[in-house]
Amino acid sequence: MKNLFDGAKDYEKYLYYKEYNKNAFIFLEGDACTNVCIVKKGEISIKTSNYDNFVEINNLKENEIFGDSLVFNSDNRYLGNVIANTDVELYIISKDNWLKLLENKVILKNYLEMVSNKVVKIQSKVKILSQRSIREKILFYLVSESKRLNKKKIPIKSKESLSMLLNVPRPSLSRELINLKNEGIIEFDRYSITLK
Amino acid sequence: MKNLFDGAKDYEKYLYYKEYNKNAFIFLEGDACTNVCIVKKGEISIKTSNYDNFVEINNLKENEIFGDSLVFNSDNRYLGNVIANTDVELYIISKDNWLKLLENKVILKNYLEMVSNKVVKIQSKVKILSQRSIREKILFYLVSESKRLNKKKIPIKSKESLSMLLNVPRPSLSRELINLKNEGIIEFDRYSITLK
DNA sequence: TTAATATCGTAACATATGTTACAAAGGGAG
DNA sequence: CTCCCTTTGTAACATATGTTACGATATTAA
Repeated sequence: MKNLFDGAKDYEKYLYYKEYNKNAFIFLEGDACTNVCIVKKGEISIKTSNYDNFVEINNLKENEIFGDSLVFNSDNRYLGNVIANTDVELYIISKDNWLKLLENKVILKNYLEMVSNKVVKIQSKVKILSQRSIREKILFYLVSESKRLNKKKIPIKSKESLSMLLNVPRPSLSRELINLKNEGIIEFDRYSITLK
Repeated sequence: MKNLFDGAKDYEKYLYYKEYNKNAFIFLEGDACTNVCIVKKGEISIKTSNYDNFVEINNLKENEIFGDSLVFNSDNRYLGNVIANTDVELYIISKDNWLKLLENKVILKNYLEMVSNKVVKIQSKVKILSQRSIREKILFYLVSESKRLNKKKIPIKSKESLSMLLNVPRPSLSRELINLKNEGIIEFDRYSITLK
């Protein structure tokens, strides 16, 4: 993953450093966003709550940025809870410092590339969610990942995490995976699904 | 809607102008994106096709930009067909010219604001699509629009267009709207839905 | 005005999906 | 190895949603 500061120097003075424990709520849905953050270590999710269940809007790994698309928005409230999936280290950058950083040509170029990737990533998510049936969601995800990774065997963290990603109940996912296996379209085990 | 060129000058030489008729396919899903485009007049949709039906990934009105998040991506293929909803006029900007334009501080600032809005818009779409039931999708949409427009009466182009936006079949939407009306939660007519 | 077209409401029916609960299996810690 | 906890498979059942088709109503063009 691209790093905002690749090839840049003298940027440390603009960064404030902060740590969070696993499962911590870093920001709450509706909070005003006044800083840009970079995930230095660990992984976070942005999840919105519908009454009882949680839906993952986005998932950020090391070097990824969040808050950048809220901080200058007229409505700058977080669309979901920002939650630490692991122990997390963040760089926090104030609005003013963010503007100063972007005056640096190298950083700006890196940022434009990163924000492009972010948009494509979210739009891919829209495409997954737009698939009508569970079967289509699964197959769409598998084919996309297969293209991206350039192999037939797609690793998964767990069935549970996949069901969250596809936004379907786990037993429903399980049922459909078994149907697909019975029809000879896929193979799967605990840690991977293979397209045939 | 913000215009990329607000407050800027001497930018015309970087623009190439092109027209399309209503219903024209401007770009096809899978096409390599090599230019950045701005909708000068009219409205376009980006729709992906699942076998038989079409799903709208994004919808762009005057002054909105597309292609900007693909043009520098390693995978620069369009995620859907770019279709003219009306007669459309586009500004087309080559990769090189796009970089030159962004060297202009005013344009850069405008662009950062626009791309922020775009990300928030797509993320809101993710939120809508993540709603589990049709009822939740409808209510989520209405409440969001109500907040955004700051009124209870939300205009709609048609039931058909709303059903596409929420990604549900029109008759299913119709049925649920009537349920909500019978329960006294909403009122609606051909051109608007009112939250009560 | 009338005819043609698009939009919408409605109903009957089939089915995919959600829900819940429990047992089986796997993995890690001691 | 054994125990504990997490993940997964499985089944039965309820129900929300998709599908199709048709008539009613509104809109537009002639």
